[in-house]
Amino acid sequence: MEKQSVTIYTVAREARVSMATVSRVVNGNPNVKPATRQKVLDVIKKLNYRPNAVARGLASKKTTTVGVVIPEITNAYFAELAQGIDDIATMYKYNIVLTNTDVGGQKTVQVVRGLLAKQVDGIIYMGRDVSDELREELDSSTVPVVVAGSVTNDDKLPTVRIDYRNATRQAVERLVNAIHEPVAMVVGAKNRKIYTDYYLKGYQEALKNTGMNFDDQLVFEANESYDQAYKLAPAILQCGAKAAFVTGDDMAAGLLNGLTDAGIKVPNEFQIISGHDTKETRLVRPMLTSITQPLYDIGAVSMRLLTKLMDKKDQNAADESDVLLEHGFSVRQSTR
Amino acid sequence: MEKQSVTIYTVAREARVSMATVSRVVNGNPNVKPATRQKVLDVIKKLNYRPNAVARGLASKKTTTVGVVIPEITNAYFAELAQGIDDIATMYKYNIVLTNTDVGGQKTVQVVRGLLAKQVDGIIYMGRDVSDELREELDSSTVPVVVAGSVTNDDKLPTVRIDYRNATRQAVERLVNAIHEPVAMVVGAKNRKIYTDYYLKGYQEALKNTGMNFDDQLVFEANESYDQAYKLAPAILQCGAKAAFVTGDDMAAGLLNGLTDAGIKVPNEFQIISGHDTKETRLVRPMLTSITQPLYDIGAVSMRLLTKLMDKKDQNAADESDVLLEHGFSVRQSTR
DNA sequence: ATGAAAGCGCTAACAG
DNA sequence: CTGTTAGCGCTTTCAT
Repeated sequence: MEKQSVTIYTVAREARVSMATVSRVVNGNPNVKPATRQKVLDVIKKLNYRPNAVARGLASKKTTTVGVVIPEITNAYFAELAQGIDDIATMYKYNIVLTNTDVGGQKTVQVVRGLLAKQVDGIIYMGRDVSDELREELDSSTVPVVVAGSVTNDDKLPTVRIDYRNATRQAVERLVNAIHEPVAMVVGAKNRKIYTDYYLKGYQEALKNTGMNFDDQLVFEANESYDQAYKLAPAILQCGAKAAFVTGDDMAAGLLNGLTDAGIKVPNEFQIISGHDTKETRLVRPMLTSITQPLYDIGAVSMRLLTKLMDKKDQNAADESDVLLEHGFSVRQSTR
Repeated sequence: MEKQSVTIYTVAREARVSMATVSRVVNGNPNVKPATRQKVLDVIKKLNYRPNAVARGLASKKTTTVGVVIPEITNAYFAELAQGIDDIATMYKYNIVLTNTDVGGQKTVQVVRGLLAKQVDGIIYMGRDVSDELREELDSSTVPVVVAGSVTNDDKLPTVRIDYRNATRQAVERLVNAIHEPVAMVVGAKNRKIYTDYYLKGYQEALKNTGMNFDDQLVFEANESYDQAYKLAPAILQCGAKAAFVTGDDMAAGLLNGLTDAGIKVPNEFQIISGHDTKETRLVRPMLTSITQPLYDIGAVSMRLLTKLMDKKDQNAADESDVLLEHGFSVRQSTR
């Protein structure tokens, strides 16, 4: 009956040593005579002993677990970032628990609260802007947080990303220079910091540099959704734009297909540059020209930064609080 | 300094009650006088007390956490299943921790071991076949496991899925009946139970029913990969097939694009039916005709089943050990 | 190099 | 309705 009831005490008794010694062996503490170590190891194997991570966490106040919060698991962008996070976490012996907050973001506070209750040692946040409630939650804990592949309205949070403003500017400039006609921009939502301080700024700079006028009517919101972007196609056409920079790939694919299905030829009649460089850019036809991002690296660097933050030693690691990775462009078929 | 050092004891003292009472309030135990409850609640708020899930888990031997193991987080199929799992888990107050095993699957044992060490109350497994090592791990624990959206070589594991054999048969029959020419099949790997007992059987049945001959040369492996399927296009053409049933959407998209880029017109010169019905089927052009699966429901039902298994009361819940959900077909543009 | 003992923060009988 | 008392399984000083 009593399955898995073999504890550190069982092992200790069987090996005729103290719990402390077993603990040392399990944790690789060098202060154990080789013979003793071997004896304990044998018993562990024989009894099939598995340390209980919960008990360990309670006693040591460390769980070697980091929480990763993702807004939508079905979005390839986050999935690709998660890959980098995962690898580095494994490398540093951290377990990761991925949690999904769902599009709306109301669940975000709950999710983070849950992570904190579980005593994670750190958090990688890929969510939307930080609500007051969430900030309060974060403030009342000492767990380090790093933002990966985004920026939030919370400047105190260390961040790993590309230079969104610059990338946006370059993308839009390319488009304007290619067609000398109005260029639209499609973003997830306008009420986020990443829009107001990065996408919008970059867009306006590009317009200014190329002698175009800014018109708010040319900026569309599609809630990161394929379907919404798809439906936006007529409106975007209507506004006179002959090209668009789209911040996310789901939306870019939606717009592309919406235009194509409406009989518009991309790139001849309309050009698109996408922003995320996930595999979706290569799935659709014509393939999407895109800003290239080192997605895997962004995840990896975030996690690495987090490990430093968790080893308080590197408290100055917090200085690297806004890491910018290089971006580029991959010209595919949605531009000429 | 001492942030977050407010424990149940702190609250108890401040509220002038015992720890037990605080515990009762926190856990919604009705045996507390309303006045007392309110007093405790006030202190909790004032002190911003957060129960420590680790301590709770140790004391109660339940973590209200279930582990979800995914082979590749970047695969939309799993992401969509995860959504259903997540919702039901939330509904039943379970936390879920998603873990990625990475394509190869060698990490699987590690991942499951980690989950078990964390004392999860249950596991939803979406992985590949169960290795001996993994089975041993599972056997030595009492944690219930349910397989979602797949089948494994472990018959003892309860499973929620569609009828793969039948769906495959129908898909292949459609194809054969439409063209009366050889129909290929593209699968992830041939050495898995889901292939030998389901896809292959269904394929062979369809062939038999339509009077075609089985030829192993017409079955291709693409390791669930877009790129591999893309590269397979010439070989598939070469073997004389004029249509293919592809078990996964990534592969189907790869094949489709591979063919298209090779100048083959889909569906006029070659037809494709895909098997997963993720959003990718609608991303590509022509859109992929596909078996439809209630992805969300598969996830949801799996999780529901797991909750029953975790409440030992429903021990007979294990009887529903192979739940089949209805599938269908969505005819899009890759077939005529 | 090893052991004894005191918790980690909470739940769960058991009393009352 | 409320408090007391044991632990849960492990880590961690502090001795030895």
